[in-house]
Amino acid sequence: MKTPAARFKTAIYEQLARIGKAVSSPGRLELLDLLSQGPRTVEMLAHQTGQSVANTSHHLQVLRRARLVEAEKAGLYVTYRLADTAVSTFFLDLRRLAESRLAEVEQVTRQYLEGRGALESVGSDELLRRVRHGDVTILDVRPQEEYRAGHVPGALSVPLSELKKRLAELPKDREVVAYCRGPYCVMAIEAVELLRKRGFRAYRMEQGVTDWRARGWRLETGEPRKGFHR
Amino acid sequence: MKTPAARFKTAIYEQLARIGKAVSSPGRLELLDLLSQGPRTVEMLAHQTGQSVANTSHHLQVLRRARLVEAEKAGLYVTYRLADTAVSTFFLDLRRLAESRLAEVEQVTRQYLEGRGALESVGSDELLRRVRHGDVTILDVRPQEEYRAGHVPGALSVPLSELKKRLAELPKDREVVAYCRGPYCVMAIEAVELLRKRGFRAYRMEQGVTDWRARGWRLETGEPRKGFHR
DNA sequence: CTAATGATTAAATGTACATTTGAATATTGG
DNA sequence: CCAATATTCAAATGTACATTTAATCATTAG
Repeated sequence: MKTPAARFKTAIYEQLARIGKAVSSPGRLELLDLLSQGPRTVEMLAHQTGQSVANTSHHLQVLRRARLVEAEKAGLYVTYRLADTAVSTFFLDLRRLAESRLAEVEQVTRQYLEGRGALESVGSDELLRRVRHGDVTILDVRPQEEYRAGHVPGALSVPLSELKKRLAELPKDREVVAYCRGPYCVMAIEAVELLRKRGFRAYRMEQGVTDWRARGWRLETGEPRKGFHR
Repeated sequence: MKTPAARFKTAIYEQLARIGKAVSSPGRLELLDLLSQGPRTVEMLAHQTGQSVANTSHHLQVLRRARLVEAEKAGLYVTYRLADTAVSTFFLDLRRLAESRLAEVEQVTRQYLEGRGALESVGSDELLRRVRHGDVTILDVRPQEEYRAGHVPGALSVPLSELKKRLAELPKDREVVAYCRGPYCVMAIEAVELLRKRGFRAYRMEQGVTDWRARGWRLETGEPRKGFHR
């Protein structure tokens, strides 16, 4: 490469590749996915992804160099967050492209669901309609902090770990819809499994709050309410 | 990683990373950008990117394994094309994210433009309005085959290489707007430079046909018209 | 069949990357 | 100041990747 035009061209594609490189590692994509739910410390991210702290820290800095995340130190902890909602949108774009182009995504998902005997049944659009109209009990089974950072309006916060103890809180006569972080988050799957065993008519909503927001729908923030839904 | 849930999780992020890896190399991004303009043979791609044929072929197969492009053999030539318009859209998403997050993109561009004394002047929205209303002479300075595959309605096909010879075809009393493959394609910049030297009131439109299409605007296809614009 | 051409493959090279380990740094509480 | 804790850094490891060269395969024209 010699001419200024050629040098310009390479420089631009190198910049674009910075974004590409940032999302070229499974580990980093998982970090981005988690950070889409809200800010996290290094320790939390390491724990939730099952990676070592050092490795997590390293990946986070790759993401930071690509300006996809930002870090802020408060006391002993460094909290990472997405640099912009555009990053979350881009992650969704990437996920959607993978879903549409790579048959393996659907295949892997189906295999996992079949392995648990928990095949989906209700169509997504109809389910979303009922969730939006409040016709069902909505369960947010993510950790409470994520619920606080943003949840589907009307949803109850019942982290998966507490679900068993708190089954009594749920009305038996209404349908229950559980959701968590998105289509590939297994917490809602496990919740539905448990609920069905206990006789509930339970369904999983694939969409997480980022999908919800991407559709332009309103989210609620703040503390969990006590007691029953509505 | 042990539990089926954990294996599922890794499998999914590995799939997403296939897309990420595909767009993590400057060379491959350039190939995708070119393929957004239309199908190409390996030889053409190698020539236009300045990469060796073997290397180009290799990159194309990486893209093919990620299902972003498809290949078809016709006689001696293998023609590659984007597998889906969603790929082109995703490339634009990536480009936009890089533009919004990486200050270097604007910086590198400004540097290049300043180095040529060809700083932009007209606001993009106003320019687009005039182009859409046909108030100006529109010049598509890409190779003719790309014009044929799709161009801005009303545009004349005047490849950069022929511009000098064909200056006489252009009315001197109208403003001229030149465009090529997108904001980082230098052909329109060079065209405007030449036109201004010859006394034309010439401007560059940053958008290429993919940007145009992404806005939902109509494109024309087919053979170049003879003679003057409208 | 042979020569020519386009594309892919294989082997080889150097570089970049992910990950682990252990040390180093920074902050807070005693 | 010291100890405890969270994070980062540095070094070291193996693996994956980009690129080149040369050989190979496939197709067409003569």
